[in-house]
Amino acid sequence: MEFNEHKPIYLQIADNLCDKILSGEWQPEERIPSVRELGIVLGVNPNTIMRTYEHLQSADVIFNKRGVGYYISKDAKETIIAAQRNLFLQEELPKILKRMALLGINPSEVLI
Amino acid sequence: MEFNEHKPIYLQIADNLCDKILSGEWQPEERIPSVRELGIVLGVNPNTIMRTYEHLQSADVIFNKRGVGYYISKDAKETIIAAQRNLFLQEELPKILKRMALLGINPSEVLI
Amino acid sequence: MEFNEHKPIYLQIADNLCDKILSGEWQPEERIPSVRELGIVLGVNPNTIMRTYEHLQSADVIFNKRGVGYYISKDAKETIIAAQRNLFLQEELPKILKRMALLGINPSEVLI
Amino acid sequence: MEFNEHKPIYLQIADNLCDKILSGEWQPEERIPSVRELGIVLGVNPNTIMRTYEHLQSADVIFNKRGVGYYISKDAKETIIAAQRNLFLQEELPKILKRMALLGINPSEVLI
DNA sequence: GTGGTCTAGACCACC
DNA sequence: GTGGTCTAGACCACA
Repeated sequence: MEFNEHKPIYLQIADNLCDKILSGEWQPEERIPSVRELGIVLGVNPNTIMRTYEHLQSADVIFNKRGVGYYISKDAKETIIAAQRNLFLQEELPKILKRMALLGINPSEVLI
Repeated sequence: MEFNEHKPIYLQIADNLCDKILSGEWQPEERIPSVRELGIVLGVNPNTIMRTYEHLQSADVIFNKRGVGYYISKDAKETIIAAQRNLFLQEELPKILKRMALLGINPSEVLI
Repeated sequence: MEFNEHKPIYLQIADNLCDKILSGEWQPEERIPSVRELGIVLGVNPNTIMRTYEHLQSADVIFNKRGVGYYISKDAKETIIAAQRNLFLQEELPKILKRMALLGINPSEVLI
Repeated sequence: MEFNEHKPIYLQIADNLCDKILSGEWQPEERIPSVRELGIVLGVNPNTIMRTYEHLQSADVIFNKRGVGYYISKDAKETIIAAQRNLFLQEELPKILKRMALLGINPSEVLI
């Protein structure tokens, strides 16, 4: 996995895991990889994965069974969508449309 | 000038100057304030302005007359717009579209 | 390390590091010293090293793993040589030849 | 005239004037332009030309008639060539050849 | 006056 | 620990 952007790696990973959940690749109640495992897979320090998991846990997307591992919450999909949909429609979309106007990009020809 | 938290000041200033150029407040071939002047105006260290100017120079938005000062490039506007368009179309738009798909937002319902 | 007077220290250091890479003392994919380490070794401020590293990174000679350090690019050697060859053939050689002509020095008498 | 390089402008101008002398465009004993004139022609501050003239005068390439202007010395050509020829052959050429070797450039195929 | 380089020291987010 | 940003203040060559 490549981490080029300015966004913190642990948040980029969080986004990535949310995508996996939304797309159905990872199912609710399913166990997710341990911090060590995922760290190796992504070529990243386990501490970084730990931060990702803490972040997702505090957002109720995953939960922890002590001594066992992390699991995807039953309502993970709904939680993620609810949180992001409003944020996107109300906060980000207006900025995006305004920006496209400034750059002379026609939304209809680009939103296929 | 007020500065957002998570973006470097010197880049925020660069964006600001680009806006001045795009809006026509600053014209091509025109001299821009010295690093010291602008530093005082914005309440910022001259070194920080220097970084802004280096950044804009390497992007061909401004150029330097030695011992005299910095000037706005003849094609500054075009350069800025081209750079921003590319950034948007190639980097940001794909992510936006992917995200909308995951959130179940139909592009057509977003067009005003 | 001793520094020549009229060339910026951060560029002299960059040249020096390139030499280390070309000579094989430093290998591709290898981690290079942190800005603080190298600063101490060379008796130079870490900020100055930082400038060197920024310069080399923008030339694709080194790259950064966030929070970890700087590494030598896989193709660093080729990149360095290509850059220097271009610089020499396009910038310096014409001037040299012109100067020899003016000084009445015959190219053939210079070949050993 | 363009002044892109790192070399001080006043020295670049000096080189340029020496070239004019060596090529015969400017003849010994001839009067050269006033600092104001040449400054305008080159788009440069008269102070900068003044530095050039002082530099050339201290090298005996030009001399000053007070209240009249600057003139090219009778032996200007010889002076320039003597100074530069040795400098070039003994100081610079060895470095150049060494550098070409490092870059894998064959002198004979390039010194036409 | 201008930019450019450098130092010393601070604070921050991230790994 | 790492890089990255920022400040304050200095010195320099150049115009």
